[in-house]
Amino acid sequence: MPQSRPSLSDAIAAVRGFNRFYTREVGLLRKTFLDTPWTLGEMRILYEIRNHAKISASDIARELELDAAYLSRLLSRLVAKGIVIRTPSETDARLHELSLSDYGQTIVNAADERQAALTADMLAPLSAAERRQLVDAMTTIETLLGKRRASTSEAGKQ
Amino acid sequence: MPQSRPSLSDAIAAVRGFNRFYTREVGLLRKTFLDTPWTLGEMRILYEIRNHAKISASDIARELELDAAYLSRLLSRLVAKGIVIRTPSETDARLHELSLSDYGQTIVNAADERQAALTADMLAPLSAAERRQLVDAMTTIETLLGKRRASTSEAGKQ
DNA sequence: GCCAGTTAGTTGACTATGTCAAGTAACTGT
DNA sequence: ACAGTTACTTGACATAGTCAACTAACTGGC
Repeated sequence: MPQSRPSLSDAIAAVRGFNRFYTREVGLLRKTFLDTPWTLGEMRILYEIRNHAKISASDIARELELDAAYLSRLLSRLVAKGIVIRTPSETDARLHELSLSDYGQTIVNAADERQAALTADMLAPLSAAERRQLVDAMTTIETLLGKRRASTSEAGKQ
Repeated sequence: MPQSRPSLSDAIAAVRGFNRFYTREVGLLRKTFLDTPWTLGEMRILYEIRNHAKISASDIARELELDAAYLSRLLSRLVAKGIVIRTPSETDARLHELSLSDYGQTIVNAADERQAALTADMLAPLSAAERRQLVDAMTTIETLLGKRRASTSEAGKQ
């Protein structure tokens, strides 16, 4: 039996267990999130456009690590549906500046509220003390794993 | 600075932030995990077969929430590649009992080791105390969110 | 100004993932 | 025995994602 100090392999097993657990949790969120008529891919792009005014397709491709070809088609679809507006850049004729139409903003806002509501449901059975515990635990994980990230490459970013 | 008691909306924001963070983390793991020649879908099925002797396709479909049609094709592919063995059940002619070939077991074991190695890399920059903190935080989250699951309908599944 | 190299985006072709509906064969309860 | 269910397969389709080839436009060096 393991004593008081967890070994590295215990830690590995625990992390992998958590990965499985949380992947399933997020998967559930994702599924329910998708009882909007919009796909995850579309929403990610829409968020990106909302959060960065006048962003270009290549910016999005870099940011979300999407293939340019795939993104090009996704954007065409979003433009065709009247969700995204594509305006030629005045300073560089190769680029298009992307923005959300009013309709697009409505969609993103609704998705936002929906996601917040689902998260609220998830927190509902917890007491205030438990909620605080949960948030603390999440912060701890982000800090510890973020440390790894900082210590390798990737410091700058946004 | 935030006061002593986090509000519900603070908690919601924190959870959503963590979801984004962890989705990205898992995404990275997933990508690197995939520099094996096997897809995530294939591996999930292979793990399921390894962990449950004589499992049937419909068991897997239930467990992984996969569409029966999709699963049927995935399994055919795995059988064609000599990874999975499909033997007719002796007690029910509709079922096939699934198992891993030697080759299949080799693949799963290799993937296992690869995943453990990646997790070890992720833990490497942490001290023993930090590792313990991390594991505690993960346990806390699983417990608190698992509680939600138990308290809602979901006990008997469907 | 010219041209080589790069960047932004598009298009075609293809594979993988996933869903739905319809069908066949085999089992189960009454 | 037979209606209903279960296990699985097949066809048709939509979405997701990758790769290679291409056009148009910009950039730096000369």
